[in-house]
Amino acid sequence: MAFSIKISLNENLYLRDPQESELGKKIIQHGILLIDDIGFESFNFKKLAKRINSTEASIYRYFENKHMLLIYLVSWYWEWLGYLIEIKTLNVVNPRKKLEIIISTFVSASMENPAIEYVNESTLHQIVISESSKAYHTKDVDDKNEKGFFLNYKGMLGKVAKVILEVNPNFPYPIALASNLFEMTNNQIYFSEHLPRLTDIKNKKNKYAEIEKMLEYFVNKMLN
Amino acid sequence: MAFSIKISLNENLYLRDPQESELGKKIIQHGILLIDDIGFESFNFKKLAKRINSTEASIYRYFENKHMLLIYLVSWYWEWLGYLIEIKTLNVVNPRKKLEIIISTFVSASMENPAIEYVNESTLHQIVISESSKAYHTKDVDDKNEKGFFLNYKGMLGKVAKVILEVNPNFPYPIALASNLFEMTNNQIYFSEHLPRLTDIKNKKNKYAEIEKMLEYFVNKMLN
DNA sequence: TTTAAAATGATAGCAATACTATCACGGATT
DNA sequence: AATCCGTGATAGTATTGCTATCATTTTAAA
Repeated sequence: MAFSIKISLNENLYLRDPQESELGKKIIQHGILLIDDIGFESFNFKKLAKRINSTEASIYRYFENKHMLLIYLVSWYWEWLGYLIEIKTLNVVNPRKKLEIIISTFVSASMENPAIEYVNESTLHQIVISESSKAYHTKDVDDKNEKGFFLNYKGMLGKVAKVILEVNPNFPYPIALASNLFEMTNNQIYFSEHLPRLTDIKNKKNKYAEIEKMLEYFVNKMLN
Repeated sequence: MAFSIKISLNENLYLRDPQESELGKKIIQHGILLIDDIGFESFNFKKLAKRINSTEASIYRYFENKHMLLIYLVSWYWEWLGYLIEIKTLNVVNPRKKLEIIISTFVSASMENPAIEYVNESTLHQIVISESSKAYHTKDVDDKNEKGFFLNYKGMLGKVAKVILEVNPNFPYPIALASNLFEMTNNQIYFSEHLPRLTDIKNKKNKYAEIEKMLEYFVNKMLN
């Protein structure tokens, strides 16, 4: 059974809400698959249009350009993670346990959770790992930030920072630890896949479990 | 007085060695300034050519494309950092002190060190902060990695990992800590400048000192 | 059920980008 | 004096990143 939640995203992210139409959903669905397939640099709306039997012009009616689509997709992921963290920790009292859940969500949420039909979370996670830094490393960040494009990121990390403070109310850098935890997760996954000499995670097949273990080690050291 | 070292970089990074000619040095010098100025996305060889009163074709004789120039520049930075770490820790015996030096080098090397005339290290650091993730987040990482394009990164982090092990020989994730330390430094600088809600560093004017303090706090917690 | 409105498709076009090719020039090398 | 090398000048080409227009289909309202 699939969730029938609607992920709620800043409406400045799109020109027309893609969650409201068949074409929109196809853009999301195949946008994810195609970006993952050929990489964000070679991805463009013409290729996507061809893939979904539509036209470039139609896709431009939903998103200003491919960069906005990327921001939309990673925002979707951020929001979805925040939502998962919320429900998974809802009935947990022990804050350390909550933090374990968060780490495991960061590492492998995409593999164990029911999906919105048209979003392949696992592929989306791959995009977040490989491409999400491009969403905010751009000359007009400040502009985009003012328009609220990164609110989902901030919101999700805010929840994590709250739990960090529950574990240790005196910890002086809760947000930095939260953002670092998330970035580190994705970096270490990427490094272990592509640049193994930048990480200690060597075992390719147990990769995710090992990264989870490592992150727990880091966090526990930090918060003691 | 400027150093007269020559930063040694993998010769697959370029078509013609830019350190060997006036035009090459101009490409490096103004490449850095122009990328910083307009951002990597809008940067191109035509604009750079115009800026240095040369031609597109001439620049293409040095670098295959702008992406290769970016890899060259960040490799330059990585190598330069490694070199600085080396000489700054050479006569230091206490490994904790060494690690402090490394952190301070990560944060603010670019502000206190003599320069190779045609490289503005401070601007280059800004580029590393804003654009370096694009150097290795690309569909052909594995290819590029095989060609040795990221050896300077690995080499520099290797030195850091070694010091981490000197501080605590039982620490199980020295490379991950090293890479995370470097990435975190640049992320936190970027966040504090552009996305302040993703960090705890609020004080804009004392930013660098505060980030340094934070990183030391993190590392000390980690290695105890 | 008809009628209007909205969304999509089809096609065209245009300025900019990311190159590649060719040739001419000038300075250094032998 | 001949030649080689690096650079400049110019041109050209395929692709990208859009925008515009109009015809057609789908949807929703009257």
